[in-house]
Amino acid sequence: MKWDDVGSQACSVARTMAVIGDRWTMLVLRNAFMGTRRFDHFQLQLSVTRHVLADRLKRLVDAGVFRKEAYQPNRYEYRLTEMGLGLYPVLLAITGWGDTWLDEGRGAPLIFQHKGCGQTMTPKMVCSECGESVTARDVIPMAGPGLQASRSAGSANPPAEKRASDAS
Amino acid sequence: MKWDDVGSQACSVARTMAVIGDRWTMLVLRNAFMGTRRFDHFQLQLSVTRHVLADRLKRLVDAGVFRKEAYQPNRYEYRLTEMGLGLYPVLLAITGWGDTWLDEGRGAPLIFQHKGCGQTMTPKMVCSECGESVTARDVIPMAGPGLQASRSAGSANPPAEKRASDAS
DNA sequence: TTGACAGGTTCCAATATAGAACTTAGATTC
DNA sequence: GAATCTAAGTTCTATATTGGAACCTGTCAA
Repeated sequence: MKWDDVGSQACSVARTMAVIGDRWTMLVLRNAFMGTRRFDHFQLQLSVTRHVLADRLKRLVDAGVFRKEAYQPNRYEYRLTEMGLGLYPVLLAITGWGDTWLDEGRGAPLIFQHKGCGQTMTPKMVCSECGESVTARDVIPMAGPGLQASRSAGSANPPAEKRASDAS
Repeated sequence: MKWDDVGSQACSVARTMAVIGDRWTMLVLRNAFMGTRRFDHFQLQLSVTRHVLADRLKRLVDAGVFRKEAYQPNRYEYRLTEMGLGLYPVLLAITGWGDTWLDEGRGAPLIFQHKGCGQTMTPKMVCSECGESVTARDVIPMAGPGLQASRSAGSANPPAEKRASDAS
Protein backbone atom coordinates (compact mmCIF):
# COMPACT_ATOMS: atom_id res chain seq x y z
CA MET A 1 0.00 0.00 0.00
CA LYS A 2 1.19 3.46 -0.78
CA TRP A 3 1.32 6.02 1.94
CA ASP A 4 -1.14 8.30 0.17
CA ASP A 5 -3.85 5.66 0.52
CA VAL A 6 -3.43 5.29 4.26
CA GLY A 7 -5.77 8.15 5.08
CA SER A 8 -8.71 6.46 3.43
CA GLN A 9 -8.98 3.77 6.09
CA ALA A 10 -11.79 3.83 8.62
CA CYS A 11 -9.32 4.40 11.43
CA SER A 12 -8.71 7.63 13.25
CA VAL A 13 -5.06 6.82 13.76
CA ALA A 14 -4.52 6.20 10.05
CA ARG A 15 -6.44 9.32 9.07
CA THR A 16 -4.57 11.45 11.57
CA MET A 17 -1.22 10.07 10.50
CA ALA A 18 -2.09 10.88 6.90
CA VAL A 19 -2.21 14.52 8.04
CA ILE A 20 0.56 14.75 10.63
CA GLY A 21 2.43 11.46 10.26
CA ASP A 22 5.23 12.85 8.22
CA ARG A 23 8.72 13.19 9.63
CA TRP A 24 8.88 16.98 9.85
CA THR A 25 5.26 17.84 10.44
CA MET A 26 5.16 17.52 14.23
CA LEU A 27 8.25 19.71 14.47
CA VAL A 28 6.55 22.35 12.37
CA LEU A 29 3.58 22.14 14.71
CA ARG A 30 5.78 22.27 17.80
CA ASN A 31 7.19 25.59 16.60
CA ALA A 32 3.79 26.84 15.55
CA PHE A 33 2.58 26.24 19.11
CA MET A 34 5.61 28.17 20.34
CA GLY A 35 4.52 31.14 18.27
CA THR A 36 6.26 30.75 14.91
CA ARG A 37 4.19 31.83 11.96
CA ARG A 38 6.40 32.70 9.00
CA PHE A 39 8.08 30.62 6.36
CA ASP A 40 11.63 31.79 6.97
CA HIS A 41 11.33 31.47 10.74
CA PHE A 42 10.18 27.87 10.44
CA GLN A 43 12.98 27.22 8.00
CA LEU A 44 15.70 28.68 10.20
CA GLN A 45 14.43 27.13 13.40
CA LEU A 46 13.93 23.66 11.96
CA SER A 47 16.77 23.52 9.44
CA VAL A 48 14.42 21.72 7.13
CA THR A 49 14.88 22.31 3.43
CA ARG A 50 12.69 25.03 1.97
CA HIS A 51 11.26 22.61 -0.54
CA VAL A 52 10.02 20.20 2.10
CA LEU A 53 8.79 22.99 4.34
CA ALA A 54 6.76 24.52 1.52
CA ASP A 55 5.21 21.14 0.82
CA ARG A 56 4.35 20.45 4.46
CA LEU A 57 2.83 23.86 5.05
CA LYS A 58 0.72 23.48 1.95
CA ARG A 59 -0.54 20.10 3.05
CA LEU A 60 -1.37 21.39 6.50
CA VAL A 61 -3.24 24.33 5.01
CA ASP A 62 -5.15 21.97 2.72
CA ALA A 63 -5.99 19.77 5.67
CA GLY A 64 -7.29 22.74 7.66
CA VAL A 65 -4.63 22.71 10.38
CA PHE A 66 -3.16 26.06 9.33
CA ARG A 67 -4.76 29.13 7.89
CA LYS A 68 -2.58 31.05 5.43
CA GLU A 69 -3.07 34.75 5.89
CA ALA A 70 -1.43 37.68 4.11
CA TYR A 71 0.09 40.19 6.51
CA GLN A 72 1.35 42.21 3.52
CA PRO A 73 0.76 41.77 -0.19
CA ASN A 74 2.46 38.50 -1.19
CA ARG A 75 3.69 37.73 2.34
CA TYR A 76 1.97 35.18 4.46
CA GLU A 77 1.63 33.88 7.95
CA TYR A 78 0.64 30.37 8.87
CA ARG A 79 -1.64 30.37 11.86
CA LEU A 80 -3.15 27.43 13.66
CA THR A 81 -6.88 27.00 13.17
CA GLU A 82 -9.11 25.55 15.89
CA MET A 83 -8.49 22.21 14.22
CA GLY A 84 -4.76 22.84 14.51
CA LEU A 85 -4.99 23.93 18.13
CA GLY A 86 -6.80 20.67 18.74
CA LEU A 87 -3.50 18.90 18.15
CA TYR A 88 -2.08 20.25 21.39
CA PRO A 89 -2.87 17.12 23.38
CA VAL A 90 -0.95 15.10 20.80
CA LEU A 91 2.04 17.39 21.23
CA LEU A 92 1.75 17.21 25.00
CA ALA A 93 1.57 13.43 24.95
CA ILE A 94 4.64 13.25 22.73
CA THR A 95 6.49 15.70 24.95
CA GLY A 96 5.51 13.79 28.05
CA TRP A 97 6.80 10.53 26.66
CA GLY A 98 10.08 12.11 25.56
CA ASP A 99 10.50 13.72 28.97
CA THR A 100 9.94 10.39 30.68
CA TRP A 101 11.95 8.06 28.48
CA LEU A 102 14.45 10.10 26.50
CA ASP A 103 15.75 12.77 28.82
CA GLU A 104 19.23 11.22 29.13
CA GLY A 105 19.10 11.72 32.85
CA ARG A 106 19.08 15.48 32.54
CA GLY A 107 15.44 16.24 33.14
CA ALA A 108 12.95 17.78 30.74
CA PRO A 109 14.24 20.37 28.25
CA LEU A 110 11.04 22.32 28.72
CA ILE A 111 8.69 22.49 31.66
CA PHE A 112 5.14 23.75 31.58
CA GLN A 113 3.41 26.06 33.94
CA HIS A 114 -0.36 25.71 34.05
CA LYS A 115 -1.97 29.14 34.04
CA GLY A 116 -5.06 27.83 35.77
CA CYS A 117 -3.37 26.65 38.95
CA GLY A 118 0.08 28.19 38.62
CA GLN A 119 1.82 24.87 39.18
CA THR A 120 4.43 23.16 37.05
CA MET A 121 2.45 20.46 35.34
CA THR A 122 2.98 17.29 33.42
CA PRO A 123 0.37 16.14 30.94
CA LYS A 124 -1.91 13.35 32.11
CA MET A 125 -4.40 11.39 30.05
CA VAL A 126 -7.63 10.61 31.86
CA CYS A 127 -11.04 9.11 31.24
CA SER A 128 -13.51 11.81 30.24
CA GLU A 129 -16.18 10.18 32.40
CA CYS A 130 -14.53 9.34 35.70
CA GLY A 131 -11.33 11.38 35.54
CA GLU A 132 -9.05 8.44 36.35
CA SER A 133 -5.71 8.02 34.59
CA VAL A 134 -5.90 5.80 31.53
CA THR A 135 -3.29 3.29 30.41
CA ALA A 136 -3.31 0.68 27.66
CA ARG A 137 -4.57 -1.89 30.14
CA ASP A 138 -7.59 0.13 31.21
CA VAL A 139 -9.61 0.32 28.03
CA ILE A 140 -11.54 -2.02 25.78
CA PRO A 141 -11.74 -0.85 22.15
CA MET A 142 -15.02 -1.66 20.47
CA ALA A 143 -16.50 -1.06 17.00
CA GLY A 144 -18.01 2.41 16.75
CA PRO A 145 -20.51 4.00 14.39
CA GLY A 146 -17.84 5.22 11.97
CA LEU A 147 -16.61 1.70 11.40
CA GLN A 148 -20.02 0.26 10.65
CA ALA A 149 -20.89 3.19 8.42
CA SER A 150 -17.77 2.77 6.35
CA ARG A 151 -18.30 -0.95 6.08
CA SER A 152 -21.80 -0.59 4.75
CA ALA A 153 -20.76 2.26 2.48
CA GLY A 154 -17.90 0.03 1.48
CA SER A 155 -15.69 2.80 0.26
CA ALA A 156 -13.01 5.25 0.99
CA ASN A 157 -13.58 8.92 0.58
CA PRO A 158 -11.65 12.14 0.44
CA PRO A 159 -11.68 14.14 3.65
CA ALA A 160 -14.74 16.30 3.95
CA GLU A 161 -13.48 19.24 5.86
CA LYS A 162 -15.28 20.87 8.64
CA ARG A 163 -13.32 23.97 8.14
CA ALA A 164 -12.22 25.78 11.19
CA SER A 165 -12.22 29.46 11.37
CA ASP A 166 -9.46 31.10 13.21
CA ALA A 167 -7.54 30.99 16.37
CA SER A 168 -4.81 32.62 18.35
CA MET B 1 19.51 19.04 8.40
CA LYS B 2 19.16 15.35 7.83
CA TRP B 3 16.42 13.51 9.59
CA ASP B 4 18.84 11.25 11.41
CA ASP B 5 20.22 14.25 13.28
CA VAL B 6 16.86 15.39 14.55
CA GLY B 7 16.95 13.17 17.61
CA SER B 8 20.07 14.85 18.96
CA GLN B 9 18.28 18.09 19.78
CA ALA B 10 17.48 18.99 23.36
CA CYS B 11 13.77 18.76 22.66
CA SER B 12 11.47 15.98 23.74
CA VAL B 13 9.33 16.37 20.66
CA ALA B 14 12.32 16.03 18.35
CA ARG B 15 13.67 13.06 20.29
CA THR B 16 10.32 11.34 20.33
CA MET B 17 9.76 11.94 16.64
CA ALA B 18 13.17 10.44 15.94
CA VAL B 19 11.74 7.22 17.42
CA ILE B 20 8.11 7.23 16.28
CA GLY B 21 7.97 10.06 13.75
CA ASP B 22 8.09 7.85 10.74
CA ARG B 23 5.10 7.36 8.48
CA TRP B 24 4.34 3.76 9.34
CA THR B 25 5.50 3.55 12.92
CA MET B 26 2.36 4.78 14.65
CA LEU B 27 0.31 2.31 12.62
CA VAL B 28 2.60 -0.49 13.73
CA LEU B 29 2.09 0.66 17.30
CA ARG B 30 -1.67 0.95 16.84
CA ASN B 31 -1.80 -2.70 15.85
CA ALA B 32 0.61 -3.68 18.60
CA PHE B 33 -1.75 -2.11 21.14
CA MET B 34 -4.59 -4.07 19.55
CA GLY B 35 -2.66 -7.28 20.21
CA THR B 36 -0.61 -7.93 17.07
CA ARG B 37 2.81 -9.40 17.77
CA ARG B 38 4.11 -11.22 14.72
CA PHE B 39 5.83 -10.06 11.59
CA ASP B 40 3.43 -11.53 9.09
CA HIS B 41 0.40 -10.31 10.98
CA PHE B 42 1.69 -6.76 10.99
CA GLN B 43 2.50 -7.07 7.32
CA LEU B 44 -0.92 -8.34 6.33
CA GLN B 45 -2.83 -5.94 8.54
CA LEU B 46 -0.88 -2.86 7.49
CA SER B 47 -0.11 -3.71 3.86
CA VAL B 48 3.29 -2.17 4.41
CA THR B 49 6.16 -3.70 2.45
CA ARG B 50 8.12 -6.35 4.31
CA HIS B 51 11.31 -4.44 3.82
CA VAL B 52 10.00 -1.31 5.54
CA LEU B 53 8.28 -3.29 8.26
CA ALA B 54 11.50 -5.15 9.08
CA ASP B 55 13.34 -1.86 9.32
CA ARG B 56 10.74 -0.22 11.56
CA LEU B 57 10.51 -3.17 13.93
CA LYS B 58 14.27 -3.25 14.22
CA ARG B 59 14.42 0.45 15.03
CA LEU B 60 11.69 0.12 17.62
CA VAL B 61 13.48 -2.80 19.23
CA ASP B 62 16.72 -0.82 19.27
CA ALA B 63 14.91 2.13 20.81
CA GLY B 64 13.43 -0.08 23.53
CA VAL B 65 9.79 0.22 22.48
CA PHE B 66 9.50 -3.45 21.52
CA ARG B 67 11.08 -6.53 22.98
CA LYS B 68 11.83 -9.26 20.43
CA GLU B 69 11.13 -12.63 21.93
CA ALA B 70 11.42 -16.11 20.44
CA TYR B 71 8.24 -18.13 20.82
CA GLN B 72 9.85 -20.99 18.89
CA PRO B 73 13.38 -21.43 17.57
CA ASN B 74 13.84 -18.76 14.88
CA ARG B 75 10.34 -17.36 15.26
CA TYR B 76 9.79 -14.13 17.06
CA GLU B 77 7.18 -11.98 18.65
CA TYR B 78 7.40 -8.24 19.07
CA ARG B 79 5.98 -7.20 22.41
CA LEU B 80 5.61 -3.74 23.82
CA THR B 81 7.93 -2.95 26.70
CA GLU B 82 6.92 -0.61 29.51
CA MET B 83 8.49 2.13 27.43
CA GLY B 84 6.31 1.08 24.53
CA LEU B 85 3.19 0.90 26.66
CA GLY B 86 4.01 4.44 27.70
CA LEU B 87 3.11 5.56 24.19
CA TYR B 88 -0.56 4.82 24.77
CA PRO B 89 -1.43 8.42 25.63
CA VAL B 90 0.10 9.48 22.33
CA LEU B 91 -2.06 6.98 20.51
CA LEU B 92 -5.13 8.07 22.44
CA ALA B 93 -4.47 11.72 21.68
CA ILE B 94 -4.07 10.94 17.99
CA THR B 95 -7.23 8.86 18.01
CA GLY B 96 -9.13 11.57 19.80
CA TRP B 97 -8.12 14.20 17.28
CA GLY B 98 -9.04 11.97 14.35
CA ASP B 99 -12.38 11.17 15.94
CA THR B 100 -13.12 14.85 16.41
CA TRP B 101 -11.91 16.30 13.12
CA LEU B 102 -11.74 13.52 10.56
CA ASP B 103 -14.78 11.36 11.15
CA GLU B 104 -16.53 12.48 7.95
CA GLY B 105 -19.71 12.89 9.91
CA ARG B 106 -19.98 9.20 10.66
CA GLY B 107 -18.77 9.09 14.23
CA ALA B 108 -15.71 7.37 15.61
CA PRO B 109 -14.59 4.11 13.96
CA LEU B 110 -13.67 2.79 17.40
CA ILE B 111 -15.05 3.63 20.81
CA PHE B 112 -13.36 2.88 24.10
CA GLN B 113 -14.84 1.43 27.21
CA HIS B 114 -13.01 2.30 30.41
CA LYS B 115 -12.68 -0.76 32.59
CA GLY B 116 -12.44 1.35 35.72
CA CYS B 117 -15.84 2.98 35.47
CA GLY B 118 -17.49 0.96 32.72
CA GLN B 119 -18.38 4.03 30.71
CA THR B 120 -17.60 4.82 27.09
CA MET B 121 -14.78 7.29 27.36
CA THR B 122 -12.96 9.81 25.27
CA PRO B 123 -9.37 10.68 26.10
CA LYS B 124 -8.85 13.94 27.93
CA MET B 125 -5.57 15.70 28.67
CA VAL B 126 -5.41 17.31 32.08
CA CYS B 127 -2.98 19.09 34.37
CA SER B 128 -1.26 16.60 36.64
CA GLU B 129 -1.56 19.05 39.55
CA CYS B 130 -5.10 20.39 39.45
CA GLY B 131 -6.82 17.96 37.12
CA GLU B 132 -8.27 20.64 34.87
CA SER B 133 -8.35 20.18 31.08
CA VAL B 134 -5.35 21.63 29.31
CA THR B 135 -5.34 23.41 25.96
CA ALA B 136 -2.62 25.29 24.10
CA ARG B 137 -3.76 28.52 25.70
CA ASP B 138 -3.46 27.24 29.25
CA VAL B 139 0.26 26.59 29.56
CA ILE B 140 3.47 28.60 29.62
CA PRO B 141 6.52 26.66 28.39
CA MET B 142 9.70 27.50 30.25
CA ALA B 143 13.31 26.33 30.06
CA GLY B 144 13.81 23.15 32.05
CA PRO B 145 16.87 21.40 33.48
CA GLY B 146 17.47 19.31 30.35
CA LEU B 147 17.77 22.42 28.22
CA GLN B 148 20.30 24.13 30.44
CA ALA B 149 22.34 20.96 30.77
CA SER B 150 22.56 20.57 27.02
CA ARG B 151 23.42 24.23 26.50
CA SER B 152 26.33 24.14 28.89
CA ALA B 153 27.38 20.83 27.41
CA GLY B 154 27.45 22.63 24.09
CA SER B 155 25.61 20.01 22.09
CA ALA B 156 23.23 20.40 19.19
CA ASN B 157 21.44 23.66 19.47
CA PRO B 158 17.75 23.71 20.17
CA PRO B 159 15.68 25.98 18.01
CA ALA B 160 15.32 29.40 19.54
CA GLU B 161 11.81 29.80 20.75
CA LYS B 162 11.39 33.24 19.42
CA ARG B 163 7.97 34.71 19.30
CA ALA B 164 7.11 35.86 15.87
CA SER B 165 6.27 39.49 16.05
CA ASP B 166 3.12 39.93 14.16
CA ALA B 167 0.93 42.04 12.07
CA SER B 168 -2.79 42.44 12.66
C1' DT C 1 11.45 -36.02 2.51
C1' DT C 2 8.34 -33.05 0.84
C1' DG C 3 6.05 -29.22 1.41
C1' DA C 4 4.20 -25.39 3.95
C1' DC C 5 5.13 -21.53 7.03
C1' DA C 6 7.29 -17.63 9.48
C1' DG C 7 10.49 -14.26 9.20
C1' DG C 8 13.08 -12.15 6.93
C1' DT C 9 16.67 -10.29 2.39
C1' DT C 10 17.60 -8.85 -2.10
C1' DC C 11 16.57 -6.60 -6.32
C1' DC C 12 14.93 -2.74 -9.13
C1' DA C 13 12.09 1.18 -10.43
C1' DA C 14 9.66 5.08 -8.60
C1' DT C 15 9.44 8.64 -5.23
C1' DA C 16 11.07 11.80 -1.67
C1' DT C 17 14.75 14.44 0.68
C1' DA C 18 19.06 17.45 1.35
C1' DG C 19 21.49 21.14 -0.12
C1' DA C 20 22.12 24.88 -2.86
C1' DA C 21 21.03 28.26 -6.36
C1' DC C 22 17.51 30.87 -8.57
C1' DT C 23 12.97 33.76 -9.00
C1' DT C 24 9.62 37.20 -7.94
C1' DA C 25 7.21 41.03 -6.21
C1' DG C 26 6.66 44.45 -3.03
C1' DA C 27 9.26 47.40 0.63
C1' DT C 28 13.20 50.10 1.88
C1' DT C 29 17.20 52.82 1.21
C1' DC C 30 19.98 56.01 -1.22
C1' DG D 1 13.31 56.57 -9.08
C1' DA D 2 17.07 53.20 -9.41
C1' DA D 3 19.47 49.98 -6.50
C1' DT D 4 19.05 47.05 -2.79
C1' DC D 5 16.75 44.16 0.50
C1' DT D 6 13.51 40.76 2.07
C1' DA D 7 10.12 37.00 2.45
C1' DA D 8 8.31 33.37 0.29
C1' DG D 9 8.71 30.41 -2.46
C1' DT D 10 10.76 27.20 -7.12
C1' DT D 11 14.03 24.72 -9.54
C1' DC D 12 17.99 21.85 -9.93
C1' DT D 13 20.94 17.70 -8.98
C1' DA D 14 22.71 13.98 -6.15
C1' DT D 15 21.44 10.88 -2.65
C1' DA D 16 18.29 8.16 0.24
C1' DT D 17 13.94 5.91 1.04
C1' DT D 18 9.78 3.38 -0.61
C1' DG D 19 6.79 0.11 -3.06
C1' DG D 20 6.37 -4.16 -5.21
C1' DA D 21 7.82 -8.49 -6.09
C1' DA D 22 10.81 -12.43 -5.91
C1' DC D 23 13.98 -15.04 -3.33
C1' DC D 24 16.27 -17.33 0.86
C1' DT D 25 16.55 -20.05 5.19
C1' DG D 26 15.46 -22.60 9.17
C1' DT D 27 11.44 -25.34 11.56
C1' DC D 28 7.49 -27.95 11.83
C1' DA D 29 3.88 -31.28 10.23
C1' DA D 30 2.35 -35.09 7.18
